[in-house]
Amino acid sequence: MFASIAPHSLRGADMFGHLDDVAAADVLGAGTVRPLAAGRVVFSQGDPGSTCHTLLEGRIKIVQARPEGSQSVIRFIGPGEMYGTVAALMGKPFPADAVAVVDSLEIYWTVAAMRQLMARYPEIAMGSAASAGHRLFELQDRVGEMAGEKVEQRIARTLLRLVQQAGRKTEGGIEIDFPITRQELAEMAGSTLHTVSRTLAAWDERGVTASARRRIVVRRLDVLTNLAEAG
Amino acid sequence: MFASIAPHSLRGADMFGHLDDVAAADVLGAGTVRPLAAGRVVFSQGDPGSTCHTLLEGRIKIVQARPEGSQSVIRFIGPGEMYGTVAALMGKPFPADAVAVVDSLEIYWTVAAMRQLMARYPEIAMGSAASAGHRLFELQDRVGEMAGEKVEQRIARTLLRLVQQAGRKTEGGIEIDFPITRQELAEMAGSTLHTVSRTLAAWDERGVTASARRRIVVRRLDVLTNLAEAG
DNA sequence: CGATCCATTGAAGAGGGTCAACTTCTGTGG
DNA sequence: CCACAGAAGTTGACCCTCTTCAATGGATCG
Repeated sequence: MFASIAPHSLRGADMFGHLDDVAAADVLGAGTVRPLAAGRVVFSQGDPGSTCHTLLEGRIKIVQARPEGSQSVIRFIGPGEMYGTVAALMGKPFPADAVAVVDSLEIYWTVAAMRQLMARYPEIAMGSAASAGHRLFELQDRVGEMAGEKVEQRIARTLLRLVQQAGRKTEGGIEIDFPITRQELAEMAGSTLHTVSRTLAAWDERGVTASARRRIVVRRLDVLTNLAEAG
Repeated sequence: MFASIAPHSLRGADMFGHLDDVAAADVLGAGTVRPLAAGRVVFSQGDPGSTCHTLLEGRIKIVQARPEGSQSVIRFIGPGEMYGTVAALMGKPFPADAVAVVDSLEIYWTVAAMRQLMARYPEIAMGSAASAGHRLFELQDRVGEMAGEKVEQRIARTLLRLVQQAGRKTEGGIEIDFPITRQELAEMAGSTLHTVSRTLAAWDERGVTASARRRIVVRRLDVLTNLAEAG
């Protein structure tokens, strides 16, 4: 069952998309596929980075905890995306926790195995370098945004980013295709769940969004984009 | 004169440190060395990323402008560091401006030339990947910090980061070895020059720092570290 | 059908941004 | 060498946006 699901999902991944059948089977065989129940911690901040992961199905969040107790959600991982890989390849401890937000399926490799795969199939190395590059750009933007913008603007941007990464068209608008709490949105935008709650309530009022428990639909992407750009 | 300075500086760079003399000369010959007067814009946000740069001497700041006019300093570049390279290799426009903060000396290559060099000397590719990885981690930390911490804490962290990147031991403490304004510090920490001015004044009072016009000396690294960690 | 998780809403207070006026320093040109 | 312009920094007062604190109300699940 996994054997039939996994190769398919692997093909969806940027780094594995160009591999032929034989290569894909090779890559798959070198790793371990495993299901992750919602809430399951895949790895923890500070753990030695000794494994490289790719999500096949579901959704994972990468969360950084601060000493005082507050935490921030660095990013959400969707199917086909790698995580933990940069730390592992650099021989560094994982800089954040990885937690499954819904029941998920992942494949992981030891660093050693991943190195061999990268040597054998350079497109994997290329692909993961490119994805790291994209993340670098995205983070750079976020730093700039968090520095200068007001809360509503930051929440709008965060939501837009989620739409792009996990938006699913429905009647009525674009829905974030996994359950997300006000708290998590706040931890991404650098605010509090209270302010996020109030902000979403106001947007719902104006018809920009339609939010419910752990669920957000963007109804007016144009208005939201506006909110993100002009505070 | 440049010919004598540049190879030496190149050796200081992480990516070029392991090259032998012949290779270093090759790398050097493939690029162009040029001086940059203070204030000179090396490349601008939005320019097609068609060149890879390495700083040989001086200091460069990478600045991202927001549409409304505010801007944030993403990072400062010191001798031996590459910049513009990730964008160039990915064929993307530069995501920020690069501006010389003091008279500087750089070497740059066309992307094509850099690709050839990387193919010929894989350690250059390795080194630049490693440096991108470090930046990824640093930015991740910064996002987490900016999300949860108070202004004084963020300013302390920013200063600590500068100490690490550009600290020079002097009698009396560790000095940031290039001129930096309150404004720039504010643009890094995500605050205003007013608040930074007040904060530094308070720290000077307490003997934690000794600041003057465009000049900051950290006298009590331990206290500053404390301020950064416990708000 | 409790227990827990998630969300809402109100009220209060402060941190720090904004506005404004003034000072000091640097360097340039007459 | 002095004067002046511009850049950098200081400081006070105000006020607004968010966080913080607190209490309550619905969902969801075992």
